[in-house]
Amino acid sequence: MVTIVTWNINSVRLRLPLVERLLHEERPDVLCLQEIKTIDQSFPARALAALGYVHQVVHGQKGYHGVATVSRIPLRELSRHDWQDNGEARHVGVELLGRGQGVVVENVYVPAGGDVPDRTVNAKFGQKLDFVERMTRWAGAIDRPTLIVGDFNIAPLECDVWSHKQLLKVVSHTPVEVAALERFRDAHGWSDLGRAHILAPERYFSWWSYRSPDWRRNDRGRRLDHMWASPELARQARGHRVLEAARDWERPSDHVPLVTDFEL
DNA sequence: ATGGTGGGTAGCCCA
Repeated sequence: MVTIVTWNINSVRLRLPLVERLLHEERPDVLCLQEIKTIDQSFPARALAALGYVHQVVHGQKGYHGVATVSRIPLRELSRHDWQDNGEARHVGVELLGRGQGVVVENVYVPAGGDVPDRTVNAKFGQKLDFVERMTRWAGAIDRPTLIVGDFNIAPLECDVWSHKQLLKVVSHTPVEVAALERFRDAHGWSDLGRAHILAPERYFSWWSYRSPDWRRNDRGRRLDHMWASPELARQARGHRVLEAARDWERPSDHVPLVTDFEL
């Protein structure tokens, strides 16, 4: 079995103790982090290596964004795509070399897209749509067993948000974003592992805003984080969990980790 | 209709 986790950590340096706790408790083979918010040189490489995660690929950036994939399984970096062509660190792709040999793990941080869901008045929204479209074009040409994980900043289904009606015009749940994600899915028959295991219409959230008080009671969540597998790899997925409890850890990220086990 | 909180980092940007 190979266990893979994705987690938007919202500063890996500030929340290193939470990452260590996750690695102790879950012992995943591979951990994909987004929003590490640090340059490569300040990534806590030693601390994670001390827990056995000696294989590390870091694509950092000063202050913003940044992704990293750390692993107990040997891996090699394959690619760093810049789908906005603006230098932001939002993707890194690796190939597993030990167990699960040949499987590709793509770690993605889709732009949030700003506040107004209209590209004529909000350039960030257009950049988000363009990012997903270019990623879709790339994802349609993939010819190896591949897992694409990360913070997609899109909650496609009604049961992926706390109120479909109230969020229809809120960036992350607008019909134009949902349509873009559907085109991504259809480009290669990508399988939504989260929804393959937690079936609609069951509630499934991975993010609760810091601005909404009492996240557990009010539960104003959204499913922004995803794990998508190519068809052959999807058939090898055996279990999937959302670690909601991590939203209550001390000084939490606003996102929680997603875990999938694969029989590889 | 609005503002609410949090992180990085130096007067704001971004989520």
